[in-house]
Amino acid sequence: MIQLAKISRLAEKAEARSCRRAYKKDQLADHAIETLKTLGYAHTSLRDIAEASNVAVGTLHYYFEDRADLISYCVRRYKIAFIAEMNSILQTDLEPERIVTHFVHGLSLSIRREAETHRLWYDIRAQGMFDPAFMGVVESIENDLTELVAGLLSRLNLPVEQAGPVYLVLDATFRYHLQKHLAGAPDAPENFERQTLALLSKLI
Amino acid sequence: MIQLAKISRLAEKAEARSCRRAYKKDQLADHAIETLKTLGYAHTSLRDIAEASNVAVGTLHYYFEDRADLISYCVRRYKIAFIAEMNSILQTDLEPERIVTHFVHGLSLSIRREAETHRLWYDIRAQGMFDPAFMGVVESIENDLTELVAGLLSRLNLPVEQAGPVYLVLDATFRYHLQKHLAGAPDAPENFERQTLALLSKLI
DNA sequence: TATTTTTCTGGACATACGTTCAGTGGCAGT
DNA sequence: ACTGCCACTGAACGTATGTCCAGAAAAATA
Repeated sequence: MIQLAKISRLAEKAEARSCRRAYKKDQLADHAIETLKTLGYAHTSLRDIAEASNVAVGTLHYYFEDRADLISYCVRRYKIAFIAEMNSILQTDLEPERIVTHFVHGLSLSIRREAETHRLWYDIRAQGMFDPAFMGVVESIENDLTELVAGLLSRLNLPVEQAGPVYLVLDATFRYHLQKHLAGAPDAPENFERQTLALLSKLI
Repeated sequence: MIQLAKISRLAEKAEARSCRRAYKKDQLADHAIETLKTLGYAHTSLRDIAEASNVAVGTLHYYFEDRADLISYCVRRYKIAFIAEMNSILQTDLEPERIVTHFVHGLSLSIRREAETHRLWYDIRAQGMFDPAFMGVVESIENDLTELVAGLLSRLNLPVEQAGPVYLVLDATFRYHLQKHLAGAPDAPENFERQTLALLSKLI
């Protein structure tokens, strides 16, 4: 009995420790994202990230396997947060007609507000075509995004099988107008909304 | 009169020289593309390219401004060749119904045969979101691709204004199945054809 | 308080990078 | 034979890179 209590206390401590570790890891990842989203995959060094995080280079290797592991973790983290944010839009109980414009508007806002972060995704996704270390992350995130779209479709009482192609269409217009926005086009977000809604109305 | 002849002879020589120079430049670019398509933008150094071309590093700077100039030139070169190839498909005088399946089949073949080259495009396109040095190339190539699609639409007696969205749809499915193909999926090219034709039939 | 464990440091290592430039070889014109 | 131009070399420069590691600092445990 006493031993059981001891063991459970030890387990508790171990959990608390790994929790603190996870917290610090996420903190480092957030700083890394800040650096990655401004410099991109190719030009971000571990020293850049360490400087932004106010830690030594060695610390990064204490929390992450290597550069690829760190960057994979960052992309996964920010993208999961984005998907959660989008999913919360689907939770609002609007009539089906409004929900799609609301959803597309949410994407449009995200172009405006998080443009620099989103380009990191497209950077890593391209990287995944070369480096097997990123293939897994890319595939898993893209599956999550397709599931997000499936959630939108089921919210509209539409067949979920169309999620794949609809995701591709949303991704294409999103990427294109994100690019225009980053190039300085002021009307990119509104053009995105118009073009996307026009395309969706033909598809579904 | 004699002076005029001399001048024209000089001009002739100068032209021949700049022609040889352009030829050698393209030769270097072709070797560079070979390297870039296997290593990607981030991990291709000028020394890799020089080695593949059997020239010294300095030679590359003799023909190109800097790394960004060389890579821009490469992407533009290969993409223009690809667009010309696709345009030649549009020249065949098939009935409008066949031409679109023929076109999509051409894209599918290109996934199979030139997968490694195509991923370079997506790599540089992502890079263009960070580095202004690539924004111009990306925009110009993307305009050419939209024009290619406009050619397809006009071949089908369809309004050319739809070229923008149709390009985006083609690009999205092409990129997605190219990615699957590179990840080892054997049925990616045929899936690309099926999904793309299904999407196009709803759009046009 | 003493000891053990975890967290973090920052310098060392080997290698790689883009770019420059003095200099070499060859070829055309005179 | 001499000159001037062009194509090209490859060493050198300064800086940057990912990774490793002996050891310091801090925190947890006893």
